Amino acid sequence: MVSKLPRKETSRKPNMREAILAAAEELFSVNGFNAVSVRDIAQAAGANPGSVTYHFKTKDGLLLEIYQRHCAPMNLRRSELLAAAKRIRDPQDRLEAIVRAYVLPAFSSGSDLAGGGARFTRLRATMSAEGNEVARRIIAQTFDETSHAFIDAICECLPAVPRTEIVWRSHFLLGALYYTLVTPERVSRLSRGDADGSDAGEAIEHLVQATVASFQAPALDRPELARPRPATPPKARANPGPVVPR
Amino acid sequence: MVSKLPRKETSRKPNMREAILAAAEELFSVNGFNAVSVRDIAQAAGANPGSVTYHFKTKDGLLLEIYQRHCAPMNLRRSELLAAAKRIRDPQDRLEAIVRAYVLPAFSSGSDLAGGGARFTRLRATMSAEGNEVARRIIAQTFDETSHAFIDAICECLPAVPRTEIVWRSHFLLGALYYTLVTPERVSRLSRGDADGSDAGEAIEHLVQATVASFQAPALDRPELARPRPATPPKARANPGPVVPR
DNA sequence: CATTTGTTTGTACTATTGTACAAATAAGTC
DNA sequence: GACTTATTTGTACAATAGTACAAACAAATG
Repeated sequence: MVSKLPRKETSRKPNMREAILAAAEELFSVNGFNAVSVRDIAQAAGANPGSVTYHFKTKDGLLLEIYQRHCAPMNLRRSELLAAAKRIRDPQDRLEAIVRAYVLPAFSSGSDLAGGGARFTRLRATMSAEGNEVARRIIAQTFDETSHAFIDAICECLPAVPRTEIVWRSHFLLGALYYTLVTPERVSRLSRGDADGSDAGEAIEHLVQATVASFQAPALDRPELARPRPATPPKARANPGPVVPR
Repeated sequence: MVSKLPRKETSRKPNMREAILAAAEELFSVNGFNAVSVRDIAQAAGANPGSVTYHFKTKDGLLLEIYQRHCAPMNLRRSELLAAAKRIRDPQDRLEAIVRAYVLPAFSSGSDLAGGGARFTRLRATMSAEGNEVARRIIAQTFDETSHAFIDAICECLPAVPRTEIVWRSHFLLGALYYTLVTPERVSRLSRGDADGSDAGEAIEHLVQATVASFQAPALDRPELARPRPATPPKARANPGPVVPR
């Protein structure tokens, strides 16, 4: 990654810039952007506050750099996996492979290696919830393209399901993914110890299985699929309960 | 809306306390806890900064009050809907009604009325992502009980699916729910306008349908269901791709 | 060696933060 | 009316925020 090869791999200069990035990534992903001060980051990285300013100019610049560091490699990884998945003949198997290709890089825990990684995904989740402006811009730019590619690939597996439906369901997938990375301990708690929310392997398998099933469900049989919707509220089959709010 | 009927419907004293709560709820849910200052809240509520301190003592106290204002009514509403759903005979229909009972109060948009409401749910999502300590304490206390009730009810509909599996899938449901409230515009964007992520009715229907399908999926057919897992990686049926990370 | 370049340190500045508190005002009670 | 209580205002304070910048230091090149 670093352009010019370092003269000797001395331990005395462990690349402060990298340490700051790693510390910031960790702190941001756990506490959010605003709760973490530049001084917190510097301390966690064993650096001087001024050093952060030197390398990244501003706090926003630091966040930006974290994104730019991860986005390209992660999307590349996803594309590779997606391409491999698309080569599978059987639509059923292909669908599962596609979902796996989407989920896997998001969970991979390469410390700071190019595969994306759970920490970065968690950071994205947190920034998304905080409504971070820097993050919002980058996400729409960088991820929508990949998202569309996955949606298209899934659509091909499920010709009966309209694209809009796939969009919704893959949106749910991303939400589930994010939330699992943000609050893994909740799974452990609610399962009374039978599951470990922090176990990436476990989470991936359950998530893939559940998501594939949701994708394969028949589309909403409401005649008003698209935007203009009639006044009749969607009638739940056997639920006499209250009507949709608003 | 205002609880105690005001002496005369003068516009001069519109219950400042309530206005502050509403403003804080809105601001927190959109920007997170840390990005919003007490002064921001006061200004949005048309109040004086000191007034916030007077009513809620601290900023944490304000957040606490928001939770306490909503938790009880919302869980009550959920319990009612759950009880009604459980009376449905057919397991298939019952499952859908249960899921709907879980989802509906979270989306209801009663301005600040007792039904819970999308704004409060969004706030919970944001606090959860930020790792807010005040929120974390209340959530584990207040919501786990309801969550267990729902999980149990779902288990009864699906005797073939182990409880752990249900826990995972309902966790995914909550994540999807949260994310849809946090980033509704993403759905609109990715669907190229065919769907409206901010339309609660639309979101609920898609979410319920997808979730019910995911619940009905057969459990992972891995012999190592519980915690101790052997070394053999879970073999995806047709995916020759990379093994589970870490 | 001297010089240049890149990095780290220390400190300082201004803005904003949460909170405290006294004074002012409104509301309610007798 | 006078008196008490509740609320709102205005201002102040200490702490912390992000950032700027000069000095110190390190490394490499000539």
